[in-house]
Amino acid sequence: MQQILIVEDDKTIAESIIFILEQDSFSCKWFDNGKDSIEYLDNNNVDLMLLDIGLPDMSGFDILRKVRKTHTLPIIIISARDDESDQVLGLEGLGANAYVTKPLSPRLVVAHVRSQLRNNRPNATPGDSKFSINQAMQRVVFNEIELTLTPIEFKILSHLIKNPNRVHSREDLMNIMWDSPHGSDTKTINTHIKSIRKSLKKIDDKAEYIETHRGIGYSLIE
Amino acid sequence: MQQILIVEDDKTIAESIIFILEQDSFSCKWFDNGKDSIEYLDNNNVDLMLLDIGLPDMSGFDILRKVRKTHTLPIIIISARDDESDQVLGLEGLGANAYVTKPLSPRLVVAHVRSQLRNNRPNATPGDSKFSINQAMQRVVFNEIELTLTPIEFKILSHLIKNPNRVHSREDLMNIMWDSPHGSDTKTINTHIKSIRKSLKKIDDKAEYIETHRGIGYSLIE
DNA sequence: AGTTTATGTGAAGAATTTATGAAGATTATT
DNA sequence: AATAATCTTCATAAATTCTTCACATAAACT
Repeated sequence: MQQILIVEDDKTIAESIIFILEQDSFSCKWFDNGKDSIEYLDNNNVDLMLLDIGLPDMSGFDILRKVRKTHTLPIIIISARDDESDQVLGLEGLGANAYVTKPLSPRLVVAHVRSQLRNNRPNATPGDSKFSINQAMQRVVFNEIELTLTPIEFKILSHLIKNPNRVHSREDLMNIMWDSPHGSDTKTINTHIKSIRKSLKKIDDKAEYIETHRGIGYSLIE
Repeated sequence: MQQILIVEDDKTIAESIIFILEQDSFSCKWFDNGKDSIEYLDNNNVDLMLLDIGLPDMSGFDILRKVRKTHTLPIIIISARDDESDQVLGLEGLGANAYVTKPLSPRLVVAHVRSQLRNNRPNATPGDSKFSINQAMQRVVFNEIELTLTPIEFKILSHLIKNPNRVHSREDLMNIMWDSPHGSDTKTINTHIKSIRKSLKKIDDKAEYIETHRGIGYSLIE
């Protein structure tokens, strides 16, 4: 699931955006100040940032400047001012990807988010992947061969295939497995991963597709 | 030089955009109708399309639909209407990348063009630093090469990269490593730094990127 | 120069995390 | 209710990572 970071000091606005985004099955994290946002961004997987320019603690432009030093994720600016020079500065000078003005239309925000996330992944050709997903049949095809997986194994592996080359924490994978919170130990993931690896190994003995990231989680390598 | 295709039936508007874009050393090609534009697009290298929605021969949305079947280039919609549902349709439904409304600010158009062309490079390394952080994979990229680091090494190095040219005390670095207070000797930092240096040296033998500040701590030089 | 202090270096072993196989618990199927 | 399939837990093995230590080296001070 894709992570959106929202930096917005107006709680009402933030909540309405989050409401719509979550309906569209994005996962949201909200902060009302720049400092916490940057700290979160530095330590978590975030796919896109929605950034309000008018914050109490630091200017949105300063945040933008700081974030762009180390991150390449798409950033959409939210601003109360539709001042042209602000837009030019944000887009051209500081590396924002889009600019929406208040009053916000939540649908439009979602449209921008989708647009950015779509364009950010040019690897959307499932043809060259060794994996493909048969959602209807709940099957994963690996090197032309159909894998026999249990329901949970299918959920985990198909999620890894849809989001390759990035680490998924055990907590995240637990949330994939169970819609509602489930009180089982995250170590169960180890066993499921082992089982998936075993299935993959039957078909391709050499390669190691699921990588372990010690202390963090697992990732699937394309 | 990057090629911009402009699809706009109003000659005055087209010319003003072209004027500004050419000043910014983009190369422009202009058509006032959809048919010719698509034909040109199919037979030439175009880096970005500026598309007016209100054309005489066919709707800009139809062009968009048609182009998106075979092309992935960034498309910026120009529209006289700032109707929200048009924007949502264009961005989300039909795969446009940005939406600007008339009356046009040429500077803003250029800002959008630059923004799109910048972000279209998926491997854009932020800034001009030799380092960048692949948060999704918990890896540091140094001179285009991914470093294999242990969790603590990653935490330390990515913190140094985010705050370069500044001395970090061993105490500070300890706090980076461990969320909760941890009773180990600050000398362990020495060993971690050594290990990080070793990893960097494998890639760039000559230079010394992490500097020691006797009695104080370490810093990363950009 | 000689002494003191701080850091570099390599290696050992402590601590932590993950892999593995099997047993127990849970859920679905017949 | 019995059976089968699946999921979770557990114990132990294996692997990796972290810390410490001993000594070498380098810088700062008298």
